[in-house]
Amino acid sequence: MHDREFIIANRNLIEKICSLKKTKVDIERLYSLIEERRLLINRLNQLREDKNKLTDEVPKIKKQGGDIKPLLEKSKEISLTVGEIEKQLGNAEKEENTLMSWVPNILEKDVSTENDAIFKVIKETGTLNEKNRNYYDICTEKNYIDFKRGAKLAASSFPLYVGKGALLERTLINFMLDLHIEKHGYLEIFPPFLVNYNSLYSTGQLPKMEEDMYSLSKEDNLYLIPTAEVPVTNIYNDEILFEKDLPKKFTAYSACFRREAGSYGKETKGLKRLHQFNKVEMVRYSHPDKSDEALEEMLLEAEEVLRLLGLSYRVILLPGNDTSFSSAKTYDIEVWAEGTKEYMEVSSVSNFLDFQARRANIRFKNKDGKNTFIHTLNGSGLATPRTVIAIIEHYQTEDNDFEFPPVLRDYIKYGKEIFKS
RNA sequence: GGAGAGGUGGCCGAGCGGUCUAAGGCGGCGGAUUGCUAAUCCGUUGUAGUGGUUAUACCGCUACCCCGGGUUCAAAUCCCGGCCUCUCCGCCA
Repeated sequence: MHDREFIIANRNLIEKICSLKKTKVDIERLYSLIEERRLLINRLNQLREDKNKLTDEVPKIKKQGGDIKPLLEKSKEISLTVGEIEKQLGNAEKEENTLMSWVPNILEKDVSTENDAIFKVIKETGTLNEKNRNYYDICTEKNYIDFKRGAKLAASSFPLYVGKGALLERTLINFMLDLHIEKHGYLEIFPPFLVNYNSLYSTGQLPKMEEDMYSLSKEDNLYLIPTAEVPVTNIYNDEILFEKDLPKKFTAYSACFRREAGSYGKETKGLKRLHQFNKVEMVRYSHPDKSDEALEEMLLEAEEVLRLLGLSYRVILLPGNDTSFSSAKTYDIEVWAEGTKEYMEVSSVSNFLDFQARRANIRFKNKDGKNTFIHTLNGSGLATPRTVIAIIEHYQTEDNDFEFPPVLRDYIKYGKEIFKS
């Protein structure tokens, strides 16, 4: 969400960003509504002032024993007009809000605004080894992941992790959380996995991504979270912080639920695209002056997970046309999968500037005592499924099995042999 | 699920038809005092919109006491609906 003043003052920019991100917002209508609203408010303020003056006269005249009847009639008459204009204003504001809620965030200076731009490779590390076996064959043969029975229990793309597969998943989550908590100084959060409309609106998933959300029945009116970003970013929804409270750094594990509407047929086999998956997320509340450097820090923190796991990866900067609705700048981290022989996105690190904070109404008192919107950022650190793919393929063994990466071995509380059966 | 209590400014908390321009406290800010800190004293203190005007300064007006309706000339205050919190009971991992 943008400030109304900002929208008025930057019409070219707003039109540009809407067309770049292919957002269908009736800009013409939006600007005329903004003007209509202003005129209605002026009219309304004048009428209310008149009415208030009359109302103030009533007790005075009563005290003097005067006749208040004319006043009452006049006041009632104004009330009727006020009611009508309030209705008009309500309608105008409602429509204006709807249109505004569909305008995407602006982009940072170094993000390309060309219509046909593609990503820019920022960094490549490690070597792109290739191996014979891919994770899918290993996992299904050893029954580390039972895709068939997962589909029986729920639907396709709901994997059932079994034995060593389940342990790898759990171990990875613990390892990533501990890294962010102990080394990177994040506060651990275990959020609700269901959230209400407002939380999803605030982070920008709604109204745009409605069809990608799993939701409960109307009487519960809750949605399954597509990422821990949603509950965690909203922790201080509608609150005012002090400047000394910033930055705030949260990390959270959550299961993530996505309908992936419109992507049927694409990568439906295996772990690459799931309706339910696990992810450790980092979220920051930043001072507006510091969000740029916070983004770079978070990128390094997410990269560190892959470095410690001993995996090769690259970092790309997304072009504007591929940057999500709420984000002003996004880096993706892609891990190299040696058996599948391709790069796979395992993390997305974004700066939302004050776009989410405005929707969520999260502010802080700055040095001048003025309430100012914070900046929010988040980054996956990391999503497990594709990380698991890369681990299994990189650490595969001659006997069609895989070993745990060295950094995870301390996390294994049970003897290795328990997986042999 | 049943019964009861309650939702007021950054926070706590009083007010329960017109005098609310919301008491008091805490916190914040400014100042005095002061080796430093603490303590004390004095002053100050919300948000949004809209207009004067081009302006984050100043002034006016409007709205805002959980949200939405209603009663009334007039609502933080009365009535109805919703949401949320707390207490007790029931059920339950």
